[in-house]
Amino acid sequence: MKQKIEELIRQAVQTLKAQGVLGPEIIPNIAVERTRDAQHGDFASNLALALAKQAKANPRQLAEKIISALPWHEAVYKVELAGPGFINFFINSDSQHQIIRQIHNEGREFGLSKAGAGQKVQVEFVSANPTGPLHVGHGRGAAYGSAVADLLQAVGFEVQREYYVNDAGRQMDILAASIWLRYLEECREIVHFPSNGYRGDYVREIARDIHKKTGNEYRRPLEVVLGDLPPDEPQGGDKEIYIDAIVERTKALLGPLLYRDFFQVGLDTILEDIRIDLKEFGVDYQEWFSERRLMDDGSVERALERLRAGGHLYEQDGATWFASSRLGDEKDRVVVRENGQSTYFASDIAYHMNKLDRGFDRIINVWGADHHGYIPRVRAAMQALGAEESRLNVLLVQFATLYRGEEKVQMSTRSGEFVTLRQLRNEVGKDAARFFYVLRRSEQHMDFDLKLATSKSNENPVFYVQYAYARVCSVLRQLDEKGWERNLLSGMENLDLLTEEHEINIVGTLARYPEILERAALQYEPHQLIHYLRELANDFHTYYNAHQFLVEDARIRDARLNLIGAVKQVLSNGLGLLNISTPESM
RNA sequence: GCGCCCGUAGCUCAGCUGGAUAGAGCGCAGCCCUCCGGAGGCUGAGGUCAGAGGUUCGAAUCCUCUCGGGCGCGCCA
Repeated sequence: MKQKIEELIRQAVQTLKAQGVLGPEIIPNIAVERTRDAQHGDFASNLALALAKQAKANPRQLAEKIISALPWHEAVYKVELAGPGFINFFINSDSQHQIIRQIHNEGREFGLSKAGAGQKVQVEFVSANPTGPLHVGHGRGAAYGSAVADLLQAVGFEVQREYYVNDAGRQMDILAASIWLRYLEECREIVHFPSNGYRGDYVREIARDIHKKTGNEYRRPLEVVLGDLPPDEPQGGDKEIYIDAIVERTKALLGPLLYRDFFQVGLDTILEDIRIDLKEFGVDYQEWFSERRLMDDGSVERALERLRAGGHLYEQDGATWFASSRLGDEKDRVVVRENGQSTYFASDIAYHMNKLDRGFDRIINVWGADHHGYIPRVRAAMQALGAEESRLNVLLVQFATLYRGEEKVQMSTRSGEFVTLRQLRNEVGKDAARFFYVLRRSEQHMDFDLKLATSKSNENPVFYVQYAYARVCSVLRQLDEKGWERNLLSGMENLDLLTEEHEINIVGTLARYPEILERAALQYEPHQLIHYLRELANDFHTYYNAHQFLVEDARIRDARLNLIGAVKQVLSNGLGLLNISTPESM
């Protein structure tokens, strides 16, 4: 409908140009919007206001001319000039009602579009270090990232969801060492646990499992383990130096092969846990991409070679630097350290080169807000690799500050003090958790009150929408109990009996769904869909309270049932897209 | 100090990329069918859109500055 009106206006502009009222140089930006107020009709255009200056004309007079040049269309029964120069369009109810037929015919397909057809897009999200279970802080990225991916798919993109596994590097070594020390405790050794080690209970559990399976195979004499080490922080030393020494000691005493085993068990256990967690949260990845693989198969070297060939690398102070400041970064970055090891950033350059090689038209990275400083250097790398910068989209998700009632909850993976995503899901369920996370704009800082989220009550907005769905189902059940049969065809033929204000309102809301979906997808803003679903639910609840659907008059009854059937379909489509269930009774 | 995000009702947040009288939920004060599910609906109170300038027919929205909050500025990942 919107497109039709835009087309009408375009024709009017052509006519005016032909008549010389508008100069040929004028390029109109035709914007048609749905009105907020029914008094302003169904659609409105501000074209006259926007063109007034260019055309050097009074906006109201210009609007007048546009209106008179508009071709006739059967769906439009009235066009009005209003306010400072708005052109308001009134659509006849017959055309409006078409949407109910369309929803019924298209069913689950209703709202899907082909806006992104033929384009491959990759969405990388969560990608938390596998050094511990996912906590509620990761939940927002998981819910947001998967919603963005699902929306893009709904509007026709070919979508690949990916998790980048940081299975190399210092943090993983610290984890392995932490597990080993806990393992020694299982062997009844009294170990001084490093202040900077991973203290969570899950570390102990992994150690216990290893000990159960292998006995004392990895045990080493305690004097050798802890002898001759620099002091830890509580003893007046530096915790970073101490933990590095512990890692070195672990590697030395276990030897490369056993260390590798040990490391691998820790990684596999935690990664498996993350996989299950995300799966149960309704997140389905097509690819788990290993950082270590990039290092092992020479991708990192190849990436650096490519940068070197382009003249982007130089040596200084024994290290190799990427001249990113020439490409918009605030300073140059080290890619190979003085000790010969490549940095995390070097892996990331290789990773992005790999993404480019895989041929994605769009690369979307969903990152936590604390990574924003990292964006310019990745963009620089993309440029240096010869890629168009616009292919990369970094979506930052702001942190959720956790509260338990009034009290702020502190979280840290290292100290083991955190609320896991699993705990949250167990307490509120997947539906409420996902809904809650996606309710807000991703750039918006969010206060996440665990007490409120875990209160399984009417304060939880997801129930409101699900309840609307359940109510429709309930009405349809009641129909049987009253011994009536639904006549779909008759309902469609009698849609013109839907003349109540509430009914007209719902029809208008239903018609907006495809537009909302497309906008939410293209702008990466799933919260728009959530807000729409709440609005639709609200329209329905209001209608429900104001009118009886199961009335004696079969024609009205069938028409109303078709209307609420359409509501049911759209609620189901929208919630389904967000991976939120639609219970038929609650 | 520099950079990114944010500031809208008592609280948590929308506001369709510059449109017409700034909206929801929670909380508060009332009210609603012996009738399809009251996890619902309706009415009301509550706002200097942080503040000050600017851009224009028109600003919560764009620009500048100030104030306030969050985050980031490693040869960590």
